[in-house]
Amino acid sequence: MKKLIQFFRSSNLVSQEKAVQIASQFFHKAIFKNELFLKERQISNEYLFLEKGSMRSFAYDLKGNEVTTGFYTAGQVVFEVSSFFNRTASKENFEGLTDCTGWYITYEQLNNLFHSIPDFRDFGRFILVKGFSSLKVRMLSMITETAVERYTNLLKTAPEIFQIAPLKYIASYLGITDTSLSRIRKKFATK
Amino acid sequence: MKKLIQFFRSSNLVSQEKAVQIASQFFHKAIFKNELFLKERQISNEYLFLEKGSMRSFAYDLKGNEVTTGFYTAGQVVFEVSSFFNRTASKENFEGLTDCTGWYITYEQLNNLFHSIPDFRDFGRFILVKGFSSLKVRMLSMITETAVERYTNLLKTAPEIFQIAPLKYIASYLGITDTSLSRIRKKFATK
DNA sequence: TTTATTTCTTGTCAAATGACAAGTGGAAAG
DNA sequence: CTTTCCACTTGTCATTTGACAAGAAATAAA
Repeated sequence: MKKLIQFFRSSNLVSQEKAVQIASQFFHKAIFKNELFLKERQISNEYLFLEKGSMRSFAYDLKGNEVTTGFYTAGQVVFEVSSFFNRTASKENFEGLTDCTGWYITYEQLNNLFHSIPDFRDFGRFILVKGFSSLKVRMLSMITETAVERYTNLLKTAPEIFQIAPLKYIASYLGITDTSLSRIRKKFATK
Repeated sequence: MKKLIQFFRSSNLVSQEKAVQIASQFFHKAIFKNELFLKERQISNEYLFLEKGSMRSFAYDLKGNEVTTGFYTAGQVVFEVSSFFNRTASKENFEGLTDCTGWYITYEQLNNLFHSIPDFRDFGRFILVKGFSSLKVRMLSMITETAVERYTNLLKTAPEIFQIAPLKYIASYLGITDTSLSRIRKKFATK
């Protein structure tokens, strides 16, 4: 609960008092390793603050290959934006990469909070915008950087992922095959 | 003005009456071909509904090469999400690809409207979420599809871009060089 | 332990793409 | 009209990456 309150405080948009009030609406939850938190075709209905552990989201391309679309580590919010806010079927799956714990509220509750607490509304927008910008950064990196550069960046910014995720998850996230990633990694080991 | 009102109505989140009220707060504006609507290092302060014409956004990579990050056609909203909402310097430039007209409000006005009209708040979120999901789709396409597939998709979904944008803009948007795009295009002409 | 399964590595070859350079055509500027 | 500039094309060659297959190593299941 402490971490959840801290999370709301971190942006400076929500007072201590309000943060406590908001946090009290959240439910605690465990997600086990390999457990699906959200299945495709379902509606994302839980706005989850990840307290401990790591998760990933993935989708399938036209040939049926799995593609990892995102990694989530402790302190981040986990939900499928479009499905959650538009109440439409999710095209992505979300699962635990490790055993996880977190705090969640439902779509309805979240909207009630947004409605009654203007500061929390700003916080919600802040989170949405943050997710949007990181995706823009990732997109630009996909266009302008080589696979090797994207690999080293991820290694710097999210080294914990490399401890827990199999190589093929990381490879598809970076937009390359696991074979290529294995070779990139080898080059690095010799340097 | 009509198109602006229609735009608010299109989502079904805002009543006709409210749409008219909201639209009355917008200012009309012209952006000429090659004119910068937003320069990098500035704060994006205009939330612009593009009524006529097309625009693009672009940034520079580490080697100083220009990269087109987005195309915008009539009926879309144009602003830099992160800069606008976080009041931080934009890393992107926005310019007219053709002569354009549009309607805008400032950050402050937009927030006032969000504050006073809950339905418009929902509309604002709807727009944000829409932009987010299209970027997710584009990201997935960048990972799973070949350059040829991305080219044909863009040709289908935004053919007007090909009439007005030089090939190098489209190439960097697709994540390839203009040389490669020229060759891809050639292959198509023969088919 | 033994077996099965998954993960990762490595080899070979083909295809896609980039880097660089030269050349064409058209539009704009002088 | 001539010159300059820009957009685009084309050629050559090197590099990256993918596809496919085989095998090693680690992990899970029997």
